[in-house]
Formats: sequence, structure tokens, C-alpha cells
Amino acid sequence: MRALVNVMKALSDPGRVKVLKMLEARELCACEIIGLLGLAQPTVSRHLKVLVDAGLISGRKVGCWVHYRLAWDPDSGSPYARAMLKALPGWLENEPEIRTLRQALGQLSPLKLSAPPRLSAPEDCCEPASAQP
Amino acid sequence: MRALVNVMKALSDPGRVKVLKMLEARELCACEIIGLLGLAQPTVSRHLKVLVDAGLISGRKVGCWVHYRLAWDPDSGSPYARAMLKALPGWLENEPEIRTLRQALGQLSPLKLSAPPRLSAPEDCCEPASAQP
DNA sequence: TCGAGACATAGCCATATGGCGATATATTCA
DNA sequence: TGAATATATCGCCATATGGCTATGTCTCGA
Repeated sequence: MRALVNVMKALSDPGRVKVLKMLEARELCACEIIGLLGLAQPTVSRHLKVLVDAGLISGRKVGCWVHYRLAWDPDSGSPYARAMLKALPGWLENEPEIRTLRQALGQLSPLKLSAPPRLSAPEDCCEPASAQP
Repeated sequence: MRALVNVMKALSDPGRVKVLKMLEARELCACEIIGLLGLAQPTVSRHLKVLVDAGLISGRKVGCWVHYRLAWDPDSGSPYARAMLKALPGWLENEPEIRTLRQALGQLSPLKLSAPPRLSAPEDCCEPASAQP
């Protein structure tokens, strides 16, 4: 019960749902998510923690960065989390908010992740996605 | 997005999840749910409203009573609500809380609902499920 | 028409949640 | 070692949530 409620609570916030929809496209580092969501870094960090605790995403540290991805692993996460991750890709595809995010995501240069020890840092990783002049 | 978040919020409370699990067995009137949940009547009433607003259950007034059931109807409710209603029966079946509720539910005399205009009132409909002597 | 019962609503309170800035921690690079 | 960067944590505030009691509304039957 606790596990189920935790997953549902995690899905009860638009920002967190957006994160999951973005991670459908590809793995993202925290700073990219911050830029895309347009929220303060501590706020996003907490949202990510909620998603991790619910078993919906997992993060792995790569040098200075933490790369988040959907927790597809069959053993990690709860069955509830897996069920929701399976359902989500069919949802919200026509939502304007999501389409906008997808577009912004495409404009970001993809992460050049490969070598955990030696890492070529993505120069524009932490450019804020929305530049206000 | 709003609709999805509303469904997930509705599922974010153990009491409301219990209501849905009980309604899997059969239609219930509000007073039965009050007895089974062990919460005050206004509290349950509000929980039921949240579930109705999310499109997860529907209530129909029968005389003095309101009978609640899962919102299976293909047109009513959101696709999110329908998806969750489809998933829920496979969940929490081994949860002690739920098993206890199921048992208590079996001990209640089933509602004799049939005639919307004329209605044979269930005598013990509003007996509190927990009698403290 | 009036009382009783079933349910909904209003209002109050304690806690949870989500936002933020400030700060701590960890890692890389010079 | 020390500066710079990425992320996490802390503490504060406003709002949302969930519990309750009191009260309103509706329906039935006397």
C-alpha cells in the first residue's frame, strides 16, 4: 500500500510527470532537466528524489553529473512503478506542454556520455533552456 | 495533464485506494464505506467526492442513499481513470489491510438494491462496522 | 407537514507539499 | 591545494491536504 501510494504521489505533480515524459526520449542529466522545467535547482533536485524514491527513475553519477533515466530494470522499482512507466508513453502525447518540452529537448545537444572515468564535459549542459533578454 | 494529475492525486491516499478495492467486490452505499473505513462521515464524503471528480467512481442516488460503484463506463471518466481501474484489481490483493476489509465486507448484509422508486431499506446499512462496548 | 435518517458542505486545525535562497558536499581541473 | 561546477540538503514561507465538529439539504414515512 505504502509503495503504491508513493508511486501515485510521485505522479501527482505536473513537473514530475514532465520529467518522466522527457526521460522517455533519452537519459538526461539534472542540469538539463532544470533548464527544461524552468524551476530552481533545489526544487528540481527534490522532485528527482521523489521520483527515485518511488522507483520511477534511477540516477547514476558520472563525474560531476548525475544522469537520470527511467527505472525500467525488472528488479528495481515496484511493480506499480513499472506499470506506470509502461502506461505513460501512451499518455499526454498531444499535450501542448509536453510537445513544447520535446522540442526544447531536441534542441539541446545530446549528452556525450560514454566513459565514466574520463568524461568529455558537455559544454552547454547547463545553459538555461529559456534565455530571457 | 490536469486530468492525469487529478487521477493520480486521487490514488495518493490509502483510504481512497481502500474504497476502490472495496468497490471491486460490489457496489456500496456511502454509509457502508464509512463503517468499513472507520473515518468520520464528512471525511469519507470528501474522499468519495475526490474519487468522483477524478472519474474513478460514480454515485447514483437511490432514495435516501447514494450507491457508489467503479466508473467502468467507457465514455465517463478519463482514459487515465479507466487505465487505473483496469490495473487496480491486480494490485494489493495480498495486503493485510485489504484482506481484512474484504472480510468485513463479506459480513455486511448485501444491499437489496433493485427498485429505484420503491426500496427495501437495508436494516443494518448504517450500523457502525466497529462496535465499541 | 414534520421528524428522522443519509449525505454534502462549511469552517477549523495540524500536517504535508512545493516553491525559493542559502549553504553543504563532491568532483574536476589548474 | 584551491577555484569552479554540479548536485544535494537545510530552513523558510505559502498553499494544499486530510482529519474533525457543526450545520445544511434532501428524501422518506408518520
